[in-house]
Amino acid sequence: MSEKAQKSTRARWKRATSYDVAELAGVSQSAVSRVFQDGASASKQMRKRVMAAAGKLGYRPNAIARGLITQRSNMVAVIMSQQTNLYYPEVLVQLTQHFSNHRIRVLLFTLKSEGDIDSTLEQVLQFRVDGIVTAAMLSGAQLATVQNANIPIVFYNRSLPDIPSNSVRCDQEEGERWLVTELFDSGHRTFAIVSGPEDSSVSTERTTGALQKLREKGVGGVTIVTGDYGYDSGRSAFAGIVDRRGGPPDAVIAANDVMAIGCIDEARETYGLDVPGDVSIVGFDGTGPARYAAYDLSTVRQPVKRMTEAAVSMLIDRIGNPELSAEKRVFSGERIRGSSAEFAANPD
Amino acid sequence: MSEKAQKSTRARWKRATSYDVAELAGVSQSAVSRVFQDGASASKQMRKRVMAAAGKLGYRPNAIARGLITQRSNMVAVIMSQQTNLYYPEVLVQLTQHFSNHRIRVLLFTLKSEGDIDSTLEQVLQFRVDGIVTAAMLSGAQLATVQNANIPIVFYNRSLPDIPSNSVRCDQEEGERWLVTELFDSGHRTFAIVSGPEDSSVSTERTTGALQKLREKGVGGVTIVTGDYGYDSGRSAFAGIVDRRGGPPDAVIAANDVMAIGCIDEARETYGLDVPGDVSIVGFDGTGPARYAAYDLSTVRQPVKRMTEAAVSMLIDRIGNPELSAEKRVFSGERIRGSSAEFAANPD
DNA sequence: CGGTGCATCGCATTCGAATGCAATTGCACG
DNA sequence: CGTGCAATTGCATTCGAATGCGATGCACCG
Repeated sequence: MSEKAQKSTRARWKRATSYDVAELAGVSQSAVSRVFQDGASASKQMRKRVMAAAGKLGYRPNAIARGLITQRSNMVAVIMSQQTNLYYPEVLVQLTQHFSNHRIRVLLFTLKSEGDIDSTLEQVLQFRVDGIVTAAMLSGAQLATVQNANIPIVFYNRSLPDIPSNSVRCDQEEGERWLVTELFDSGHRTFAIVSGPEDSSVSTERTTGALQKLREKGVGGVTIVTGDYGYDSGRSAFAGIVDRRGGPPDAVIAANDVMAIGCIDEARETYGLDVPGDVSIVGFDGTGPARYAAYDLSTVRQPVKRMTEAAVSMLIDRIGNPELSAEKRVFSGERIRGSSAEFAANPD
Repeated sequence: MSEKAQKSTRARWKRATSYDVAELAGVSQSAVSRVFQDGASASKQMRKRVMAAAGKLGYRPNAIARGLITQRSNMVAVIMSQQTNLYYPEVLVQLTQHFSNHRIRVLLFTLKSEGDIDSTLEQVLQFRVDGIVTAAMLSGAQLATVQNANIPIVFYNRSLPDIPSNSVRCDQEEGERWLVTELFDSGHRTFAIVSGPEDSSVSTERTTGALQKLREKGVGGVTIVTGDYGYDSGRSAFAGIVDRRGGPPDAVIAANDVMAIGCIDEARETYGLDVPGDVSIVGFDGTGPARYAAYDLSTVRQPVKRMTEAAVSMLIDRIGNPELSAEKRVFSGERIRGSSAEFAANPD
């Protein structure tokens, strides 16, 4: 009674510990500890007594203290650039849920800028996370820091060439090559590319893939404009392209869906063009808006569910066994033939 | 030299502790501890010696151990329903960044279902977070559990009536009332509502607000269809409305932008209707796609930046001073007159 | 030169739970 | 009833850093 009163009135109230529970139950602290563990041995009646006392005190094990002694925090860090989360909110949700199935929690780190990585990484290491999933690029030195600290890390949608490291990604280049092939084979001959920000490795890969195939097909004179992955930048990019070329190209390849949509709107609204009649426009990602009837993008969808599953299981495997050698998993994107581009008939 | 070798070859390698640094630097552990704190007193030369030793060993303070002794984990929990993150990825990013400015990390919890809350909450409490921001509804008992544990909590976009608790939200009802007023005043007389999932408190508020104003205006016979906040459900909701009424109403009020877009596409594509000529459609949220030219929604935008700032500062204030009394902050949404609905001319 | 005050540093303890080892108990079996 | 084995339980220690207190050193002042 008086205890309850203290609870509610006192400013500083100490949470119940395993010792408190032990005392109330008349057993040792070890016993309490064991009752709250999975594999530990404790008799039925012991469990009952301890649980009763724990219930009375509102006790719950302190994950911080547990982490200290077991050397396992049961937390992983997920590092995301702002972009990543805005365009694939599912990635974060799925990662979190998959980890949660393994009783692992996600500590989230978002980057204001790329320069932010060093200080972010410092924080990550201080929190003694059991592992890291990063959707931001790390330098070789930064990766070395992490590896020296003996923390398993998996790269999401990027990977360091020539450095053994774990990664899960969607084959951006392959996807772009397919888009270009379809466009070329259905008669498009003049092209423009709307790339993403220069520091985006994903954008670089996509542009590279597209240019590769264009060169292979013997297409030159490709106009390249830089965007920031946003809608407005898509619109102004299209305007910039028309401006530079003195007219629209046969096809515009945007580095993501949102910019592709921006291009379409600009083409239709500002230039009165028909899409895909006058100009074909393709995107990348296969995120929600790509399906909207007004756009119905031809694009490449990233298999987010499988990719996140892969990332989670790769990381968990390496938390359990740090000796596992590095592995890179590459997924093909799903090819989506929408109506924003004139493609040859589906060869089925 | 041989140490480095051990580092890379040995499977289990112990990370450097403050004792290791102390030993190498020839000082006490306390000294090391103080060097790595903000306000602690340590001489210049001491700092130099310790930092040198720390650098050599790759030492960094263990946030877990620190959290145990200081009773501050420097982590807050953010609880989100899956929906929330998918439609406002910015919320999470902004919360994380604002917290990060206060050297606080975000531990993320996403809910598979609403029933998941109890077990989630249990986890949250075990991790001894310093505070909680929840974008999911809690029952009175659940809130009591949190408050008994003495953990400050702020509700995001929801609040418990009649229970003193902290919340930050956008005035959904006010927003809907404005939309209805505009629609009514510009001549719309028959209405349909596409609500969100039944367990979404946000949807409930929006529907309530709309119905309130409709009743006030003397409008009856409102068709209400339930959706799941997704694009497809918007499309089928519109079909359902036409089906039930035997034709389109003057206006459709969707509980969010995505469903509004679904309605527009269905109206145009399947029924060949003109929007807003034949039917006006409004949404809510003001998320990215609302601006796309093909839709240009009339909607209410949530001031996410200010709301997240408010949530973060409210929580931090209460972490610093748990005695602060409860506070509810309500923000008006930004009224956006797009072209998806025929509104009377802007009265400027 | 002695006294006063401040900055700095080390010792020892503390946070809360996990766990190796030893002690105890319980139970089955001969 | 004694013996043996296994399941429980308790004791003592450990994880890594923070901090109150006392000790030391130094500067400055009268």
